[in-house]
Formats: sequence, structure tokens, C-alpha cells
Amino acid sequence: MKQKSVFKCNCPLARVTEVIGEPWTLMVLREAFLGTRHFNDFERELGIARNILSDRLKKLVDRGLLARVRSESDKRVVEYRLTEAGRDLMPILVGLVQWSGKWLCDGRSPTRFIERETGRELPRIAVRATDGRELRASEVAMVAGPDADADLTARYERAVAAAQSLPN
Amino acid sequence: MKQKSVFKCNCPLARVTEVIGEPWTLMVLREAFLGTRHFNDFERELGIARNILSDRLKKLVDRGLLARVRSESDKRVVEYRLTEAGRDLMPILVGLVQWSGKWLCDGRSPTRFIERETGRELPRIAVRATDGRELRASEVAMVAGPDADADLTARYERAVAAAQSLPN
DNA sequence: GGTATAAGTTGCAAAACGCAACCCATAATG
DNA sequence: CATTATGGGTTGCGTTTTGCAACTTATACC
Repeated sequence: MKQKSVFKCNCPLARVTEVIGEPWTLMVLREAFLGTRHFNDFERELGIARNILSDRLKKLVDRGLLARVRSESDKRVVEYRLTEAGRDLMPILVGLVQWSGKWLCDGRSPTRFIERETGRELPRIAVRATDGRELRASEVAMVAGPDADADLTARYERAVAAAQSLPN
Repeated sequence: MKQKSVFKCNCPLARVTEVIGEPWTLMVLREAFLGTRHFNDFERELGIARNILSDRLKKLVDRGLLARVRSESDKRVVEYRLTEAGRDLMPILVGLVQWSGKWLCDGRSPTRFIERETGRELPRIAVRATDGRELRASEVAMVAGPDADADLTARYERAVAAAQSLPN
């Protein structure tokens, strides 16, 4: 895929698409959250082809989500550990699983997230205002930030203009 | 991609990977959030190939994230509108953009989310306990729910067992 | 020294992607 | 009412990526 135009721009969503948009990457991250650290364990748990796994791990390391550490005690062993950036993606993983449970699994939820300390199921993640109030999609707007380039700024301005002329 | 084993199981993350894991899908959804509704507008804004766009819109409609509506006034026109399921994905989109701004754009943030009413920037999305307290990754566990099959249940139990023997 | 294990790499067929050109139905124009 | 324009696609074709299996390298165990 020769990624042009939008993918090269500094839109954060375009960039994150490159990181978690590829097949298997989210599953690999889930395994990492579950504690998997070795190449062969990722392969066995996921049933992923070894070359694809190799590629995904390499990219996740390059992009700073995983750290590749050679074991001291056994020099054959390599450990892939979540970095701070990787752990910081956890809320999104939780959100994705919650959303999927609700909309793709007919409300039946094979996977739950619990608070370790209390064992209670987590509430759904939500977008909140600064005062903590939960916001609906229509109450939120996406706008250009201070570091947006001209193209992106223009894009968001067009969107705001278009949104005002829409009924919904 | 012949998706076997894990992709066919009822793990919600496996399913959501099929929905948003494909290239362009997240970008198409972002455009939908920005108010884009017409085929040609998606094409122009994203610079996406028409056949790929056609495929992604079709899948998003099939999976219930977009609704395909023929216009009454001009019968050439087709409108793609976010469904409730699609709008419900908004927190995740916000989270992805926020995460990307922090970790992939060197903290510079070309895109911001604001509360329409007040114009204030949204705080980062977070995983919270039932009492509203923000939780870190290490405080959260992924466990099998009531509707998990045997394989998945076994998988989570193995993970819990493994997690207890890990230092971190 | 021989075998087992961990972590990859290589080669090949099948599928997915990007691009441009083409197609069909409806609407506007003269 | 024939002609052109517009919206929403589909079709071919060449390139890239994926999946699968087999092979490779380096270390550890017996």
C-alpha cells in the first residue's frame, strides 16, 4: 500500500491507523496485556503465521509500544514487554472490547473487564467534559489544534461549516 | 486473508478487528463524524481509491455502523449516515486521536476535541472504576464473561495464572 | 557431540490494494 | 427531446501484502 496524501499528513488518526490498523496488531497487543511475552507464545495463542508475527512485533517495537529485551538467564529467549505508550493504549482496548460486546456480539459478552481490587465489572468508557459529565457524540466537535498544518485546518473548517447546515 | 482460529471465535476484540482493522475504515468513520455523507465527498477528502471506498462503505453498512439512504429529492444521491452503533464508537475515535497526539506526534496536537457548548478541550478518556476513580492498566484484569466458550475461558484462566507469576 | 528449544527468515501461491478507465441512472440544459 | 453533466459506483490490470510450510541460526540441556 503506497500511502499518500492523508496518511502522510500529521492527522493523528492517520498515524494511529498505521499502528493499530494492520491485521493482527490489536490481537498481539491484547496478548501482551494478558501477559504473553515470548515469540512462540504469541504464535501459539493467536495462531498467527510466524513471519507476520515477526513483522508486527518489529513494528510495535519500532513505534514504541513494545520493548524487545534479551533475557539474561537464557540468551535464546527474547521478551516483548509493553512500554508506557503501550500500556497507555489500554483504555482504548477496553473500549473496543466493550463496544464490540455490545454491537457485534448481540450484547452477550464473552469478555469482561474487572477492577482487580474489587472484582467489579468496569463501566463503559466514555467521553467526558472537564466537569466529569458524560458527553454524547453530538456534543463533541473535532477542531484543528495549534500544530495543525494549513490543509488540516482547512479541512476542519469546512467540516464545521458543513455541520452547521446539517439538520442532525 | 483467510481468517481462522482466533478470528472465528467469539472474542470481541477478534470481531472488532475485522470491523475497524482494515486500512481506511477508521478514516472513513472520521469523515462520517465530520459530517461527510456522499460517496464523492469521501473520495475527495480522503484521496481513497473508489473501489476501496465502495468496499469499506458496504462493509460498514453491513456491520451496522452506517446507514445507506437514497435521497428523496435527488434520486442520484445516496447518503451514508452514522447509526447509533457508529456514533457509539466516537469515544474510541477520540481516544485514538488523543493517544496518537501524545505518542505519535511528539505531544504536538494538530487535532483537538472540544465540548461544543463551552469550547473547552476534552480531558483524555480513561478507564474508571464504578466509583469514577481513574484506573491504571495494572489495576484492570480481562476475564471470561458468562457467554465465553471453553477455549476463551481456558485462555483467560491461563493468563491470570501466568500474571501471578510475573513480577510486573 | 547430539538433540531440543527459542526466535526468527525464505519462497511461493493466493488475496488485497491503488489507479485509471468505463458504466448506468438521474438531473440539468438548450 | 437530444445532449451534456453529475452522483455513485464496477471492472481490469499490475503491484504489494498475507498465509503457510519449510528452512536457518544460536543457545541450552543431556
